[in-house]
Amino acid sequence: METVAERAGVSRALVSLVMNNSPKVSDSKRTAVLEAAAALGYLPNLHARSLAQQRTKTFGIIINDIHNPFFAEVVSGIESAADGHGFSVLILNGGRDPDRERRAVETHLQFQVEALILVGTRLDDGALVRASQVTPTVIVASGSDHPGVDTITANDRIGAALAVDHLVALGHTDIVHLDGGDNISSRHRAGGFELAMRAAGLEPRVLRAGDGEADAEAAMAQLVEDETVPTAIFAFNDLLAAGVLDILKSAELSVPNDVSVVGYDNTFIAELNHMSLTAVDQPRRMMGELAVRTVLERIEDNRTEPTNLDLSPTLAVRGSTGPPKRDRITR
Amino acid sequence: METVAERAGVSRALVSLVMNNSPKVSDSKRTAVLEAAAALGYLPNLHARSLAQQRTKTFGIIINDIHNPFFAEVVSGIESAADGHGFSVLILNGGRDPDRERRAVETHLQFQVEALILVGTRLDDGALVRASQVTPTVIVASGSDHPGVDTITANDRIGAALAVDHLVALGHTDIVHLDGGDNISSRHRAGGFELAMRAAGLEPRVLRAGDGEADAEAAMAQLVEDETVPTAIFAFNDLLAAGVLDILKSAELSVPNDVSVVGYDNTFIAELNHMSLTAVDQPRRMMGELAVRTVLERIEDNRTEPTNLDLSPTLAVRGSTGPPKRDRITR
DNA sequence: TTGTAAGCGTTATCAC
DNA sequence: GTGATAACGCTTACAA
Repeated sequence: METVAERAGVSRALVSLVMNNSPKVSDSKRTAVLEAAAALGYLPNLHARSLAQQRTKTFGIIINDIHNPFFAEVVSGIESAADGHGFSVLILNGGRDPDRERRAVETHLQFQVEALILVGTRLDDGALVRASQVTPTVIVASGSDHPGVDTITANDRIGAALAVDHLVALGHTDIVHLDGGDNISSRHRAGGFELAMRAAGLEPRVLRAGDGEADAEAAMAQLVEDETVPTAIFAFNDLLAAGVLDILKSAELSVPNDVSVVGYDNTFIAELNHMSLTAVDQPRRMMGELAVRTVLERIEDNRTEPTNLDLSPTLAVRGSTGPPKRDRITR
Repeated sequence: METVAERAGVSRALVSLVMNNSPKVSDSKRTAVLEAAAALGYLPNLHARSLAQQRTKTFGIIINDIHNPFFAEVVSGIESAADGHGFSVLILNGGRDPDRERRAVETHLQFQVEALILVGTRLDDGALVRASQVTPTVIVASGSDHPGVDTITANDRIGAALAVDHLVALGHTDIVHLDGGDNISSRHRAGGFELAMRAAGLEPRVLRAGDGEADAEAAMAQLVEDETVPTAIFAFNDLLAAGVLDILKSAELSVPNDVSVVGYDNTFIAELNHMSLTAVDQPRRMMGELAVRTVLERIEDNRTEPTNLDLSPTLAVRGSTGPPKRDRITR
């Protein structure tokens, strides 16, 4: 900075004013400084700036699993919204490990981020509440509801109902739900499934599965063996649905004629023509954008009461669902 | 810090020594400070530390596209290696946009990162060379070779040869390559394909495609219509291969009996049972780890000559390839 | 419109 | 082992 000032024939303070494009600098000096800076390849030191300014204009985001494309899209939403408000975004990967996430929170706080955005966090309530007391914190797309902490979610119960209603409208009466094992989203989706089924006057069948392709296959194999394959299957997520499709194929059951299949998340997998999976879709980008808005309200409008936004998912209808063309398979 | 010092009954300097766990602090004072810090929820300000210490112990990584699972795995490798050496990792998303990447480089430099790791960068040579003059810079998994800049790649030509050799060993003689359009990786893979084919005494057929599923489908539709479907297809990437599988299915050609299919990248898609795609695999994690080692050599052992590591891919054999069971389809 | 000087939260040097 | 004190690179009243 010193060097730039000398080269431009001004004081260090003036350089600072120019770098923060203050209006009270004469055009001539401004260009002189800018030229000198460019010539010297000068870049302001953000640490020094943060220290002096006592703010960072930065959000810290922690993404539960960088491998999960679902989260990636939420991040895109966050980035574009943050950008629009002049905030930068620092991403730390939680690696699906609560401990690593805890360290990531600490790192972010040490970086003096102005808010924490936790995408699909696995942190326990205690850690969450603690974080939210230190800095504005919002949880996006994590299944759990935390009392005093801001959250942005898409309603799993509504999502499940969308799937059921779609299948019922097509004429299905025998529908099985493959659940996602032991997590909050799974419980919500299974609960929504049961509710929607009963509301339609139908008996819900829920099968324990898990969150991987293999889990679906085990559950499905059982159905096939018992000859209790329903006319429609609603899976906890797209990956499970992929496993279902696979087993149906080996069992020589056609989709959607013999069995209709609905997934959840509407990921990339669902879109593959090979799959053409009807799936529940969560407004991922929007969720990211709302997360930014939520923390911004705390930072700039100093809101203090917690916000809990619960969006509605939608249904992306594709080739894996259709009217039932056969009776239920039973012994 | 002041407050912590008071509470522990010591000077500020002592607190600093404890926070950096210096050996020359008495155990009693150390625990006193630690307790005070915990009680007050004190976290050191990284900006102040960086400023005083004149180093950040941080790598800046720019990921070309956060949605691409291929890159995510490289990042995992980087993270674990960096962790092992006491470095933190800051991730910025390039968003497949050279301009955004350029800004990301600037942001990282302003953060005084000690090295830049560019994963699958789209930056032009000029920008790369400039960056590498300011700070140690390494490019991972980008197709291009940049003279003076450190690179970690997996050899596309060898990958293509692996695919060809596998198919030839199975008995295929009529093999078509669907290329990835206009990018360096694509050119290398196509070149490697042609070389390997000629080495096997076979005539290479290369079809222009692109990098999306739809591109594969257009190219394949043509083959089907002309009745010039080969006994094996080697696609530029897994996504193209997925498109190929799809078209083959509609054309009622069985895989691998009528046609064998090989993909590239060995992503998640290839692993789906529904796909069971034989695919060329790049050592993604390893590439990330080597990237860290490469910059570390510059930082700590002040290496100055450029490094260009070119790893060998491997082949993951799955159900989509087998011996040809029919003759070539021709008019 | 420009320059001076104090201060941001740490670390590091150097006496004690 | 411990405690002053001067950096680190920048911003920002305030004065000129």
